[in-house]
Amino acid sequence: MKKTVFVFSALIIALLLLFKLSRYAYLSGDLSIEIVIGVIAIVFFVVGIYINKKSLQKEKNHFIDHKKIEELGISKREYEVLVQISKGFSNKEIADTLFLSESTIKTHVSNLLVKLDSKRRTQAIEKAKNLQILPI
Amino acid sequence: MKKTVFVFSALIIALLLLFKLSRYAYLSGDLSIEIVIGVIAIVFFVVGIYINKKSLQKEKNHFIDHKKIEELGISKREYEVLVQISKGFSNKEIADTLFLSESTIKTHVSNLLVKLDSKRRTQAIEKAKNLQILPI
DNA sequence: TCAGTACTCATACTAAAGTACCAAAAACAC
DNA sequence: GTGTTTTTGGTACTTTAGTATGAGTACTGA
Repeated sequence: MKKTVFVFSALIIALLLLFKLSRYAYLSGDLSIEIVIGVIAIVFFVVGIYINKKSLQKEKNHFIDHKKIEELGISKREYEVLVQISKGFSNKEIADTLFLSESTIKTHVSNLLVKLDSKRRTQAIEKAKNLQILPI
Repeated sequence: MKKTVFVFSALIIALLLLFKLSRYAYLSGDLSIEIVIGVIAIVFFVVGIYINKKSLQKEKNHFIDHKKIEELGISKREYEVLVQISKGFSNKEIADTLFLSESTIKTHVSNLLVKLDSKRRTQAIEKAKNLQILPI
């Protein structure tokens, strides 16, 4: 969050500087009006694309709602299991990668199904993605 | 595709007009350099955001790769079943909504698993989303 | 019309997934 | 340090999921 504020502040300052600079450059007769307008247009065009890309990244994709996870009472281990499930692994495979027994995974999955109000792991995946607690 | 070309052509023409207009407005003394530059900056900023949003929509989201579906030899019915699976329904539930027997669904699912090179339905969902044959 | 493909369904089976209940370490908060 | 939650694991069971095989029907292109 601090980083975002910093980047935006720097951006605004840079744009204001550009603004002033272009005005000076034009008034002092170094540049024609076409070039000044062209440069301004290109710069703001690129800035628009950049800002939009950043905001979309946070909104749509990789943003995970940690509050929601807490609200639902999903523990760390349970969440780890949920992630593995969403990648299409079986209970046995998850047990092996997390160095646990299959029984443990079954317990975690069962708890997850209750907490996500689902009857099947596929349904749990769907719900989790809709609730933005899993990357879409 | 035709629509895209049209929109872009109109956009470019509008921007060129704006460009010329701003130059004329300034030279004729109606507007100050600050206002001209400001308007140009805002317009190009908005255009940048708009174009970026459009391109990202097509790239990342709701675009379904029908070619890929055909390549994999997935039939219409099979694809319908795949969609239902990805929504978290059981074979029985899918059978009921499509007015088929559970046996038929099992056959379709089995074929899907072969065609998507998967061992489980959850894995099939993952692969299908990566291949962009299911909405992400 | 005939071959090929897609679609449907059944049986019989194996393999996962999921439930219910219990219980003991381990981590954590107060 | 005591109570609470988390994590781990087990047994025994039911329910889904998935495989293998066969077979009839419907549609489609040559």
